Amino acid sequence: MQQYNARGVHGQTVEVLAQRILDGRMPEGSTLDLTALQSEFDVSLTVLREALRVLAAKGMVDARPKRGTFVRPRANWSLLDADVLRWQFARSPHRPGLFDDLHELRAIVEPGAASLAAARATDTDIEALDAALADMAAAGDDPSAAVAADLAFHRALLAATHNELIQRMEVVIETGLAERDRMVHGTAGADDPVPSHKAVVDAIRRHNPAQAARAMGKLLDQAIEDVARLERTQHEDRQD
Amino acid sequence: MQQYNARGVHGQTVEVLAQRILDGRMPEGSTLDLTALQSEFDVSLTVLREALRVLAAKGMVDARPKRGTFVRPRANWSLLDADVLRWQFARSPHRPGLFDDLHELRAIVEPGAASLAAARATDTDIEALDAALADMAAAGDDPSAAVAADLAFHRALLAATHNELIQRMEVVIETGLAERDRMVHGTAGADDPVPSHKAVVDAIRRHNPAQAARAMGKLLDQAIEDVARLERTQHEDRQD
DNA sequence: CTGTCAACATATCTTCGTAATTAATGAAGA
DNA sequence: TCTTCATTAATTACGAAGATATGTTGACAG
Repeated sequence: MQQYNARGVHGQTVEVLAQRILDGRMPEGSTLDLTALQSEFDVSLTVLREALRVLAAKGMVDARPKRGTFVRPRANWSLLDADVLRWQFARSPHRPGLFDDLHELRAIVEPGAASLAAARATDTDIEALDAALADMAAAGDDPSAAVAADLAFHRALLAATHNELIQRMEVVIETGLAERDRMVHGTAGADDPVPSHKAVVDAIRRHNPAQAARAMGKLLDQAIEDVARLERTQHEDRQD
Repeated sequence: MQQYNARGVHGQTVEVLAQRILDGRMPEGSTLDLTALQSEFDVSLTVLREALRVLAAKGMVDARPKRGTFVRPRANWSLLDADVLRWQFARSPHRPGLFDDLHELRAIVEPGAASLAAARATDTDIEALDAALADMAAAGDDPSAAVAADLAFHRALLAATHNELIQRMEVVIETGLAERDRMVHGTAGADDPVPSHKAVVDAIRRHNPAQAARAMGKLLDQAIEDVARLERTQHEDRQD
């Protein structure tokens, strides 16, 4: 999933800086003291520069002679970027509501994608969906296999739209799935996911866009309900 | 709109390299000859490195010792990134269907966003929408003012969802609007945009999500119809 | 004879310290 | 008050040295 596989000490530097900006420890508009950061991370200026260049590419910082390197307004950050999403969830206390935002976007995009897929899916596309469905059924109680199959399903669905931009919304879906997986981690009691997913595939197979969108909407409603129920349970646990 | 405001010779280097990759002149998996590029652009290795670091941050290239720097599979490119979208449209013969893909994504996201906005919009949000509507009416036949008002409208709509991730879909909408603007450039005969936009605002003011979504859908249908009609006209012109 | 594993050599990226360039600032002049 | 110009703080660029993953060779076991 991650895109920016920086090797060497670089990756850490980028991630630490990114998280400081994302969680507000380095507020918008604040200027970065390169010399201080250099000694803090014990790296050369070049390393720091390249780390900042990555963040600049994601709209998070800007550097100008005489003014210094500063954090850009939040409105310019590429929040839909795979790395930025991952960095936000990597630190434990991420922004409240971030998961909800993520899910709302999914709730808009995925039914629409299902509708398009129903109109355009080829036999190959439907085979991929069926395969993901089979994997999901075969996964049983193996959590990692279940997540992998779930991911494959949603990826196959996006691919069936034959729209390259919609396909790239997978970064949002992947992050959403990964985060949900982290939350439910090992907690049993989730419903069987196969029926709801199968309903989507059936609608696509019949090339019925409206039905596909509805089925996908239900699937997502169920998913968010699972998480909500889980959060209630955890909340009760915390009151021991 | 652009995020990566690289200064110096850097910006050109990044853009040229990006376009070569995006249009397929540097195919997926091909390795880049850094030495050749260095002499071609007449820049130092550091400059080239930082340019490639930007592309790496956008998932387009990767560098590994002993293997070299190579173009990553297209599936990893951040096609929803503002710069990547801009670079694609910057060169005249961009991928056929790119505009269509863009519009399909808008057709999915914006009605959903309008629906959410209808549920959540505050008085301030609605004032912003009204202001954009007023600007649109006042623009009259000034194309740049009309585009600015249109952009402000769609931005205000996304803001009214109070969902930060959905708001960042503005990069897609902005690019779509900018490209449409480039296409219609100076050609009159477009319908009055105010009524269709006003219908959306009215639905939001009444906090009627379904109606807002429908109105937004119609607005987008009309927009794509305008472009289609324009393309037919241009096609006829070309047959002189 | 064939397949597996480990140590080695090297091509390539990565990092360093220093020099050049840029643009915001304030003062001087018109 | 506006324009011009030197000042200077900060980024940007350079060429060489350093670090590292990869591919290769050889030996050993099956």
